[in-house]
Amino acid sequence: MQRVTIADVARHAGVSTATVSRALSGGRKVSSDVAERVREAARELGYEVNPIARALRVSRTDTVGMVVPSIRNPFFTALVESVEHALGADGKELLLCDAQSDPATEAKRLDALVTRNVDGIIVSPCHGTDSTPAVQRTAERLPLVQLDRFVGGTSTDWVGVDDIAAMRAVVEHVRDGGARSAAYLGARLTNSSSELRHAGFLRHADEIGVETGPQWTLLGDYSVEWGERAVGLLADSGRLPDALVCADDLIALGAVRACRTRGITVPDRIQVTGFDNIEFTRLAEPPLTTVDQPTRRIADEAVRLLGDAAGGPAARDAAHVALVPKLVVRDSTRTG
Amino acid sequence: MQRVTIADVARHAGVSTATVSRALSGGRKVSSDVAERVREAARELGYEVNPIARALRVSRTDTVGMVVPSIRNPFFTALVESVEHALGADGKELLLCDAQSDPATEAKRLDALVTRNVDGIIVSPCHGTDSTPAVQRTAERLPLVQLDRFVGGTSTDWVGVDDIAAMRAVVEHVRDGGARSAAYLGARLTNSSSELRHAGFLRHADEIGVETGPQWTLLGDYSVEWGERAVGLLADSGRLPDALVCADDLIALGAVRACRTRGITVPDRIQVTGFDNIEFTRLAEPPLTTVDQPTRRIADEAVRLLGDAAGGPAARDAAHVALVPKLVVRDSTRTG
DNA sequence: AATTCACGGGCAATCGATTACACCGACGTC
DNA sequence: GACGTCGGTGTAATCGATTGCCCGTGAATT
Repeated sequence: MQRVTIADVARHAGVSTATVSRALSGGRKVSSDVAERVREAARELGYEVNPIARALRVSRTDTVGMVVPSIRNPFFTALVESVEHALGADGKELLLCDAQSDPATEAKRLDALVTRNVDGIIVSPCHGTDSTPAVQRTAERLPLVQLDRFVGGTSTDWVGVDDIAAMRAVVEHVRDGGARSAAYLGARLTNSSSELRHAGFLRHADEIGVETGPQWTLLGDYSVEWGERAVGLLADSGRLPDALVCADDLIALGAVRACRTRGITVPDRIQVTGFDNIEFTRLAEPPLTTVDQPTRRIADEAVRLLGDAAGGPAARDAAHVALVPKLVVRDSTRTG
Repeated sequence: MQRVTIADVARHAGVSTATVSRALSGGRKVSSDVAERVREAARELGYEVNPIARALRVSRTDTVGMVVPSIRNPFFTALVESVEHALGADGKELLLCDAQSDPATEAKRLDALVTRNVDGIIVSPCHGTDSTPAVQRTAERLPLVQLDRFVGGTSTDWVGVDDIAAMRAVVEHVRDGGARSAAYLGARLTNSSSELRHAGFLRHADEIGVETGPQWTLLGDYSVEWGERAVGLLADSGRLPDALVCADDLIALGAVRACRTRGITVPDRIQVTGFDNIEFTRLAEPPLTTVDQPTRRIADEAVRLLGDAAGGPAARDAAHVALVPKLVVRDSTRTG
């Protein structure tokens, strides 16, 4: 039951612990016969380094912390899965925290991760301004990359998609489908992606002459319920636009559902689009046109950036990597 | 930038490190004025214990490892969220691993967690027999509780729901809705819940006189695609049963979707049930009748068991906690 | 008054690995 | 033949906290 330590291996191989360490972790050269003898001894005894002891000595834990607003949201789930996958390839572990969409909880979790000496932190901050202090002070102590969303007032690495470009693709697509007007169902502008998607929508709709309006801009939160409710508000308020551009898939799923129950046909009477391409968009009635987020690439990029930053803190300028997302056309919009 | 150590605090407060440790962690008594001085010094310097150093000394990490077959599956996502929540209350962190539904990966992750000295492991094994060796040897070294599923040939703590009882409720419910026959759309019997749900279905259908049959028992995997495909097979094979009892919600979602596209009305022509009560069952057309898994309570119970086991390993008999799940009736079945 | 005893506190070992430094023999150079 | 040099190895310090053991003090007990 007692763990095998490096001293046991040393004794068994008839060398010092220093040699064992060097033979196994390869710090400096060791003659090949001794190295072989050590490896042999280690194998026989079933030795494995104790990561705790190593971490204490070298202050590196091979562990990355990740904080997401809510793992319940399938988009973040996909992100977590991708990050876990990317880390696994590097032999690193993932310490996962859920911020419960609350900046205070988020701050606590970030501090806990710093205290735990993780090698780096991947965070999708839940709030654009309230999350700033915690993210800021965390980034001063550790390599940190923000994912998808980012907070104002700091400059750390960031990886996400180009929300503005994505929204242009969406608006042009529904215009091509014949929409002359569009409503925006979004989330309150408390974080960067909410803001950018909203801004991108308005800007491009304006540019290509799709009618919008304040009464057609409804901001709530990222949830199915809000999507349903927003359609209710819209329907009760008089004139209906030709398209509903939603800030994420949950809202869009709610919107589509509300349309069905009210007898508003999708996409014939009204086109609907989502954002994120979560798995269940395929299952909606009708399947949702949406914007695919390349979570795999986002995660890979984030892990790569963390690795780079491991060298020196803030040794280089912050990198902002904006991937270009793809529009996924399904049946909730008209084509041709 | 340098971290504050216990020695700094000791110097600042004019006492020894031993006293600081005792004053803060309260191992032994310290006079109240000294304690106050130490706390004051710690506060001023912004001292926080180094969990790595402590872990090395006391071999306890305040970290729990969790391994799930696939975090992509919303049921496991919910479980992870609940566990994270329950641990947070205890000031413990969660080391999350995804086994990618592969026993070999699962084994690797379990070993990694053991090596990392987590205090305990929560695992939902992906395979009923292939996962046994890894779970077995892990349980010999650490407190371990299995969640939802369990492997054969070991006896560790387990928390889940009573699948058999759940299936009785399901079968009786569709019978009450008028079904005289039912097909079972499940997953290959490679793990305990697959087996138990299948067995429960057959047993109770038989008992209450609902017709079943080998041609109406289709086993694939837990996925939407399989649900769709299975309905295709069923439809092509001649006679359709009055109900489709599915082993999980993903299958049921696929089934409902396939029924729609084939013009088989749900629930009028055929009733459909799911299992797990994942969030998207509400969104299906029609919303799915399913079995609710009390993930919160499952997680709480699991964390509690881990805590108990922390004392001595195998100091007591393995506990098997089977919670009784609730049937959630929606519109994919007939009532009355 | 002598002996215990409880209490509060310090010294130093300890957890298990890494690594700076010292050492030693062999080899090459002048 | 004396003197670097270099590759390989060992010794011991180190990371930061916890804790077994010991000591001195003052109160309680006999």
